[in-house]
This record gives sequence, structure tokens and C-alpha cells, in this order.
Amino acid sequence: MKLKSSPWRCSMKVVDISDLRSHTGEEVTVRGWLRRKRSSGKIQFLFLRDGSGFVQAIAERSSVSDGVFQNANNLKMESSVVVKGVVKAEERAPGGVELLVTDIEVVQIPEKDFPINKPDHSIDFLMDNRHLWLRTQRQTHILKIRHEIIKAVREFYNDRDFVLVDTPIFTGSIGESAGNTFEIDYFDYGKAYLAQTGQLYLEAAAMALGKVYNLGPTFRAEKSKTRRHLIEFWMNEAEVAYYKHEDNIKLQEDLVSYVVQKTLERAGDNLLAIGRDIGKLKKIEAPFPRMTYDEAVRLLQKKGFTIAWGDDIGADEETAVASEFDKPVVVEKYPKMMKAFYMQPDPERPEVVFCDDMLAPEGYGEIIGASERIHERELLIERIKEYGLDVSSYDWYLELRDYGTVPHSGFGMGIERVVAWIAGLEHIREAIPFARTLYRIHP
RNA sequence: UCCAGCGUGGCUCAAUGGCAGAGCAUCCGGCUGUUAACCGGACGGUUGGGGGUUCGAGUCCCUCCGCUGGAGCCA
Repeated sequence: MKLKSSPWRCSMKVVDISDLRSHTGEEVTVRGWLRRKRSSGKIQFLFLRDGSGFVQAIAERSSVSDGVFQNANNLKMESSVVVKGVVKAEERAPGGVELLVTDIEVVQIPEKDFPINKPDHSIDFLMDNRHLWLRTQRQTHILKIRHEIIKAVREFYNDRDFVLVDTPIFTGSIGESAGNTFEIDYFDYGKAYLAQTGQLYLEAAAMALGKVYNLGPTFRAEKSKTRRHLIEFWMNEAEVAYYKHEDNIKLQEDLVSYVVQKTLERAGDNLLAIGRDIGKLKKIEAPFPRMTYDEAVRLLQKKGFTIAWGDDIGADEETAVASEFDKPVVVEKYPKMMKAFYMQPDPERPEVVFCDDMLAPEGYGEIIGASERIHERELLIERIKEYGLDVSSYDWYLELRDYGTVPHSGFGMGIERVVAWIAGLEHIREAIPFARTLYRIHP
């Protein structure tokens, strides 16, 4: 359908719906879409959205022209409209403010019915229609919460003089372990891989700039089908030269506290609108409770789990540990054979490494994985061999240890897991605009 | 990959092996304060595909496809 050209483009006082309250009594123009319409014959209720918010507009038979009333009557769900009206404080209206219509310009009336029109669609249908599902109130609230979370993450680092270092998405060497990487053809070079982590590159950058961070997409070809997994997810990683295990944990606690409190401050209304219990979030202030892997195993044994030292802490066990606390809990010093090759062993207990996982409360699981990195070349080579990895593919990574090597530490935080936790989502797929899950890449 | 579940109008779901139905959406009519509006009427079906058992299959069996949840692994 052809768009109409209209005089409203330059001659009207256009106001965001979120800002209507400050224009009470004035005649203004709102540009947006019709979310829903209700009619009582001689009065029509138009529920409008414009991206900034939602407002109810009223068209009364007795106070508008025939043409305007007919325009209102013709509108269907998700019609695009430019509505002129007088802002009025009104107790009966949702939001406390409504728009008394004086004119309606129709931009487009859809020929087809909007597919998402009731509250009980199946998740399969909603995911197939994700491009349209995004227009619903709940999804716009979640996207705004995600926006504030990412903004707070960037601020946290920028305020502390970290340097943003964007790490590559195409990588030639293998990051942590083969087997769950996406492989692609890279011209005559042969195979390249989609990044699972930017850590190795951040370690290089930390030796140049001291304190660095990244924020970008990562890819894991894991055939996971749980509410905590995405194939493509956004990760924030930080790496700091001269930071030891303790400094690293402190940084993580400060980051998570900051992000939660800033999100509460700036997206509190969005959180409330989707039913989040924000009382639980207000408690999220550093320091966080801590326990060693040893203590976690003893706790789980006391709770009746059959787990021995050296066993992995599985999903159920993780939830059991985290449910002991109403803040995130830091579990540190895991057995070295359970963790990645590059983690620094504890000199006092060489069987454990200086690492930590941060587990979010309320069953949301691991949001951060962290460690102090091995900074001695010989030890690193020894560990690469122990893991059966090819030393030659880590050539440049090893070379970082040849020129002024120093202790350093860092971590990775899963953005969508943090969004899911803060927003109180049941499934991580709502925490990202277009989720890539196992067997779903469209739209 | 493994385990479990689901697949019926556009959508969400019913239907002891025996006439395929309801609500919502859509369309028509009514209603000046609706909040998932309401009231009356109409339209709407190759029950995911294929095969089998049976007088008879949406229902039971086999197989394939799709989706969902969980496990392992991870952030």
C-alpha cells in the first residue's frame, strides 16, 4: 500500500507518549501505531503506542467530525496513525493520561490481521513471529531493561578508566576447546572459527593498556536446549594486568552491584511493569557471599546430593548452592582438572586453581566465569600438553609470556543471563532481540 | 547426542476406537468509559506427512518431520 503524504510531517507539535503528562491541556500530535481498539458504538478507545510508551486515545461521536470518527472506526490492529488530540488527566484511563482525539491521519491500515492478538499464544508461534512479537508491551519493557543493563556495563568500565578493546569474531586459533566451535571457510587460508571468547586477545591487550574490556557476540556450537542457553550470546569480558585472584573477585562484585542498582534506578518502571519483585534486586550490593569448591561439595553432601570432591557441580547442584543466599554467590578454587588449561594453580594447593564462578540467586545459575591466568611460559606449555592440545596453535598466546609477563586476571559475564536474572525471565530467549537457539535461526 | 512431552479452523485448546466442537481473532448488527470490553449472528477443518491394525482411527501401532522441556557442557 502506498504511503500518503501529509502536512503533519512538519506543522504539528509532535510529542513522545512518555512525555505526554508534561503537556496536559495542550493539543499535541502522537505518531505511532494502534495496538488495540475497543468501541462502544458512539465512543472509541484507541490504545496507541509509539515506542516510548502506550496511551489511550478517545474518539467521541459527539465531539469529532464524521470523517475523523470514520477513520477511527476503520483502524485495525497495528495500523500506523498520526493522531492529534488534547492531553487530559483522566483517572479512568490506564496511565492516568489520555488523548482526546481531534484529528486522525491514517498512514497505513494493514490488509492482513495482526497475528499476535491475545495473551495465550504458544512459544513456538511467538518465536516464529518474533519480528512482530517485539511490538508487545512486555517485550518492549524487556528490551529497554537490556539496554539499561548494557549501558551500565559500559559505564562501569569507562568510569574506571578501562579501555574498550573489540576482539575479533573470526579467529584462526581455537579458543578454549575444539568441538563446540562454528567452523567456516576463510578464502585460501582454510578454516576459521567464530569466537567463543575474546579472552586470549584481551590478555594481549591488557599487556598493552593495563585495564581492558570487551562487549560483543560469541558463538558456541553446543547442542544445548535449556532455558539458560543461546547459540549466539553477548558476553562482556574484562582483563587486568597485575590483578590477582582477589582483585578479580572484587571487580566482579562491584560490576554486578553497579549494574543491578543502575538498572533499578533507570528501568525500575519497566521491571515493575513486567512483574519483577524489585525488593530482591535492592539487596544486591557488594560484597557477595563466598565459598570454596571444597565447601560447596560439603554443603551439597549435607543436603543429600551424591557428590565427591572432583565431581562437576551440575545444574541441580548449582541451584541448591545458590538458593542458600539472596545475593549472587562466588564459588572459588575448583579442582584444576575441571577447568581450562590457562588457569593459575594455587601455589599452596596445586590441585586447585585461582578461579571463580558467580551464581545468580533465584535459580538463574552461572553469570560469570573467571580466573587468574598462568603467566609463566613453561607452566602454560606444560598445561597445554596435559590437556592434549597442540602447543603450536598457541604460538602468539605463549609469546605474550616472553616479553615482560605479569600476573593478570579476568572474567566473562553472559549478558543475556544477567538480563534474564534482573528482569526475572523464565527463559533466556526473551533476553535478546532475536535469539539463536538450537534449530531456530528464523526470523 | 540422549531422555520425556506435544502436533486438531488464523490463534489457544476440547473430543471412552463411533456425527470433529468451544473460546479468541475476522466479518455483520447493538452499545458514550472500555481495560484480554460485553451482547447477538455469520464465516472458518485433507486432525503435521507416509504406512499399518480395525466394520470404523483425531484417538491404537510403526516411521519420518517440526516444536517444547530437561540432561551433559557452558556464560
